[in-house]
Amino acid sequence: MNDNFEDTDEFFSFLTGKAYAALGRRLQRNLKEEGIKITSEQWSVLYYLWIEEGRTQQELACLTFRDKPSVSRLINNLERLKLVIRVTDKEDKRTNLIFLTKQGRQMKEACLRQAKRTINQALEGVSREDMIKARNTLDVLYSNLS
Amino acid sequence: MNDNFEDTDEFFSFLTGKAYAALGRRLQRNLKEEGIKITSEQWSVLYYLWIEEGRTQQELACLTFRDKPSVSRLINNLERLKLVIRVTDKEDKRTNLIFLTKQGRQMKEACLRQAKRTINQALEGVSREDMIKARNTLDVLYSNLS
DNA sequence: TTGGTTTGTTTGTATATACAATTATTCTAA
DNA sequence: TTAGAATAATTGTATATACAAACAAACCAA
Repeated sequence: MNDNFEDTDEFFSFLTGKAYAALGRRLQRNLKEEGIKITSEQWSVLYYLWIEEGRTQQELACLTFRDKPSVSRLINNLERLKLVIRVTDKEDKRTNLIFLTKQGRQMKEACLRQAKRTINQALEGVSREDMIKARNTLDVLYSNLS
Repeated sequence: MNDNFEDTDEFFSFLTGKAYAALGRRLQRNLKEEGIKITSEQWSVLYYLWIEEGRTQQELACLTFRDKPSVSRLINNLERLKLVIRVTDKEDKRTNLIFLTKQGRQMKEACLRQAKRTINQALEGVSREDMIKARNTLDVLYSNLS
């Protein structure tokens, strides 16, 4: 059992999610410096809307690896912040299409600039190769568990 | 800006925390199969208590990379589940020492067995070398942001 | 000794998340 | 055409988290 215990330790200290959490906090802090007060989770939803608007909540759930209730509530908050709006799809009334408001669109440049900055801060001393390798390892892990 | 956009994409899809989240969910599910109903977060606190009891909440916060309020509330929940108890330190009345209950101690073997199983499921097809490499990359990231 | 600072914990408030159950709409097959 | 299955979203409930502020005990320096 002792051996397993060591393995467990090794493994969990690697995958505590602390890097991810720290990154989210830093992004939020960097955005705040520009006067933009959104969470890193809200950022991730907006990110996919900046690439393309009019997505369904389902799509956003897939893209951001959240379940549907989580996205539903994220959209509630983004709507309250007047950054997005829900538009019922005329073809299928079950579906909401999510669009950016003018204000949501205007944030794009500043938000991406701060994301870039956050990434640069995070990756100091990490080679692109190492980053991609780590990414691939985590992807294998994820697909093993899905 | 387009270049940055691509980098952002590359980076965030790597660090969405999805692997971490999936691992937590799987651990919780595996524990449930043994009739143990605790969250993966509660697991992580118990884990350090199985190694050594009588830690302060501060210590537990450090070890599990949470802030103090988070640990305070985790301990509330673990106490409600009758898995741990707070004991005021006689030397320093500000400090709580956290001990396992009999029930909390008894869970150890089953919990570690399920953790091991979860790890094996997660790491299928990942070499030890790759895992350690990814771990190191994430550690650099974390220390860059702390 | 006392007043200010530090330290360990808790409380307030807001957000995010999972899982289960529900609602509303659409699809489909008899 | 219609009943049942499938699909998109929401609601209920519980947990976890961050950040800020509060509180109490301990420490420390004048």
